[in-house]
Amino acid sequence: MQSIIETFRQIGELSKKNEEALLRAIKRREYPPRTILQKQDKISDKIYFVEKGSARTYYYKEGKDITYWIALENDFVGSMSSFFMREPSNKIVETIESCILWDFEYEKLEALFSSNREMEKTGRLYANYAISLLEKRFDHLHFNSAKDRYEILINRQPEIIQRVPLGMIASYLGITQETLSRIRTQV
Amino acid sequence: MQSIIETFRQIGELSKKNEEALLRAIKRREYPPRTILQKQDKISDKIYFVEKGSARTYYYKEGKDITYWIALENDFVGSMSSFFMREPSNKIVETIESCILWDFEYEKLEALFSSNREMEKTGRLYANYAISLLEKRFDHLHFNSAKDRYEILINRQPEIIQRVPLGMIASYLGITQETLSRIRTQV
DNA sequence: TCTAGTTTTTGACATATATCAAAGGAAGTT
DNA sequence: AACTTCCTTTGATATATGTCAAAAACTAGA
Repeated sequence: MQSIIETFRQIGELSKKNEEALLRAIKRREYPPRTILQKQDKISDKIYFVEKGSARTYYYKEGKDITYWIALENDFVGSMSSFFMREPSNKIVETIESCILWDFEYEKLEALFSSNREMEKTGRLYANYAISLLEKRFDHLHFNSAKDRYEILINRQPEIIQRVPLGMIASYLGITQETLSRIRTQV
Repeated sequence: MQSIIETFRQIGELSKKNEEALLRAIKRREYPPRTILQKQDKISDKIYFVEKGSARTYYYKEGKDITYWIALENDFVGSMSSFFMREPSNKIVETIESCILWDFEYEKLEALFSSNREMEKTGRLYANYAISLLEKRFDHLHFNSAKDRYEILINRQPEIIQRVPLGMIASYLGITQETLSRIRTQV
């Protein structure tokens, strides 16, 4: 079974027929590490589901590279605001490790949603689920210390430390690399 | 024209018939200031659209009142994670000023989405829009100074300062009331 | 195995923001 | 007008985290 289908099954129900239509609409591809998937200031035409590997979205603020999102297996990555709102992306998307990704093209995805009531509903439910994830992430950042945020992260995704450079994790958590390094040794 | 219909029109298109069905599904009610709309640890059965007044969601962390969301006119407020994911709410919802709100009940809203393809789509588009708002809010908190966050806020919603107590605004911005007070005098 | 490049750690110091405590101001009620 | 209560400001000090610079530890090619 494709892991992407498993993931969708957890959110909404799809008939066999719709699962097949979904798989026909998306493409499974391999990407080397550090491949740019989305440039800044362009409207995003694709979002990606990570089957294997890791990827991130990031931007530059005062010359510094700030990671907004890190996706490991079975998570989506992409410039979501740009993709859904059809506005230029303020973020860059790139692979971190070597990846197997499922590419979702905007036009194909919208066509799929439009073709079919059940797909449309799954899309809505998935968006609601994403809202709840973002709300939780915001809560973590909102009034927790750097150390607490780090501990929340390693409890959920302990392997992230081995797989993703420290600087990316630090800015993802909203702190500098030096601070994260210090926190890490004292834990 | 109802402001709520105007707002929906900006996101998705609704037929006259669907606009009427929507208005039949929701209730317009007045609430006094500081009315609790949602208790903590209960699954949320309603979200609210603010026609007039202001409302917020908040929670307690180490005894301190932390505001997560502040809604003025033409915005939604509610415990969204709880409402959509059907899990106990970690937040409390209350009016700040005296309000006119449109109540959206979970069962009625789902029934409306299910009854009708166009409504379902509007629901999906609205959720996508909410994702993009949350992403922007996260970006503001992520690597901006307290002062920058304050300035971003007053540029967008200058009237919030007159209408909402400083302590609520401070925790909404992720800072203490004392710090916000100092920032405010030096601007 | 050596070298060059990248990533992580460490050190000294600077700064933003928090904390605790108290004083001032508003606003509403009797 | 005086009294409460709530909200905001101010002051003194503490603390977490950032900044800049350099050293150390990895990594991967040649």
